[in-house]
Amino acid sequence: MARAGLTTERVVRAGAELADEAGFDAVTLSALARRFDVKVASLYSHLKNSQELRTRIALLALEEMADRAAAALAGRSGRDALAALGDVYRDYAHQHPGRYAAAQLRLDPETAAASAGRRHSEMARAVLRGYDLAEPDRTHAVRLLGSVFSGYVGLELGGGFAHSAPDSAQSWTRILDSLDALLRNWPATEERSP
Amino acid sequence: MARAGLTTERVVRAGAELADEAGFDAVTLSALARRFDVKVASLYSHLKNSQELRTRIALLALEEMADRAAAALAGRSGRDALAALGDVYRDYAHQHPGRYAAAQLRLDPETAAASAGRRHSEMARAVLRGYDLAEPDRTHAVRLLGSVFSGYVGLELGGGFAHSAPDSAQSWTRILDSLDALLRNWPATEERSP
DNA sequence: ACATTTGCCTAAAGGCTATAGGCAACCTAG
DNA sequence: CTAGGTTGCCTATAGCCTTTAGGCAAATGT
Repeated sequence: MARAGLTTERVVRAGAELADEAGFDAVTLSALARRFDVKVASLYSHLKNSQELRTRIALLALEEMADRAAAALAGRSGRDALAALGDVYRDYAHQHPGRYAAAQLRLDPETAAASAGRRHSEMARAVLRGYDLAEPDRTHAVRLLGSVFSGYVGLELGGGFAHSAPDSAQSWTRILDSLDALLRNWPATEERSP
Repeated sequence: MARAGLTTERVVRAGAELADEAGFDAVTLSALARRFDVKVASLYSHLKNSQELRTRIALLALEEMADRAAAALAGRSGRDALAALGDVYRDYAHQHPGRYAAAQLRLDPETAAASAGRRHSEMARAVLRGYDLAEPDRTHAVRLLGSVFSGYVGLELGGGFAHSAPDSAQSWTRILDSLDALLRNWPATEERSP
């Protein structure tokens, strides 16, 4: 009987494709076995269980996004860098919704530590080098950027802005503008409304 | 044989409790049937299918959050109102993580239209009455608030800020400060870095 | 060529969803 | 208070997904 030539790598990659085509929830070992025309049990030679498949897709997505982000940030600073980083996440989510959904999985601490997660926060910090922020505000700002990017993309993908004016792309641009303005003019502690 | 006294209402409420205790993914008709000491098939008299259960938990969460938000906004404006609204979402997510997760479900358009979703955007708009924003910037700002709130809470719940300084609560406060400052000083279109 | 490893198989069990059909508990009328 | 109808929960069944155990054959290397 001819062998299918499965490897963990190939299975994970097919899982990522399936996620983008049919949604992350449709990523099952059964569906993947059908795709490779193989019996389900065979996949267990390459993956511990279905959880490992999901986790590996998440790690793949995090790596891919980090690679894109690193490329996008090269040679940019200030608002350009900010927009480039935001666009990386937003574009990736539109192009690979299933992978992006995978990347939102909660990873256990050691897996997270070994993931590209660190690279992502390093890149947000790199963007902030173009602004004048000292610790701990720099960290607060990193968290703000992460929140806005993941929040906006999540709502947009969830259809939150779908059927109302103005266009989501316009809000995105304006929000990047406003974040740029905020970072250039970061409030000192205790500055509040009168 | 004594009857269990099931109703759609009670089943959904139990589902919400189960979600908070065991995670939204653990909300299955099987688990709920065990909780009521009833056979699974019996639940189908009260729910069309398991999707309806999940959707109803999401709608319940959206209502509860909207009710809390309405109460929190009464008599507040400016930064107070902004922080009150943000705290509603953040506190609710900490107190009811399963329900909050349910509220992130993508609802089909008609269900979404009948949900408390509209109330939420109305309340964000109400907060913005304390700031000087005209359309379309008001809508952009509503979307920004939604993004920051849902993004921050999502990352925090996902453990993103768990094991690093500074404390997540401090970042939250500073981020509310910075949003307040941004809204008070919303950039005119085309204002960008030199 | 033979022995070993490896890849994919069959078989089987357990869990969740879903549908169909039945009986008994409850409600309502007369 | 009992006859009838309705409703609530039941059993039975089937399909799909995950996971483990154990077996045969294809690939590998000596």
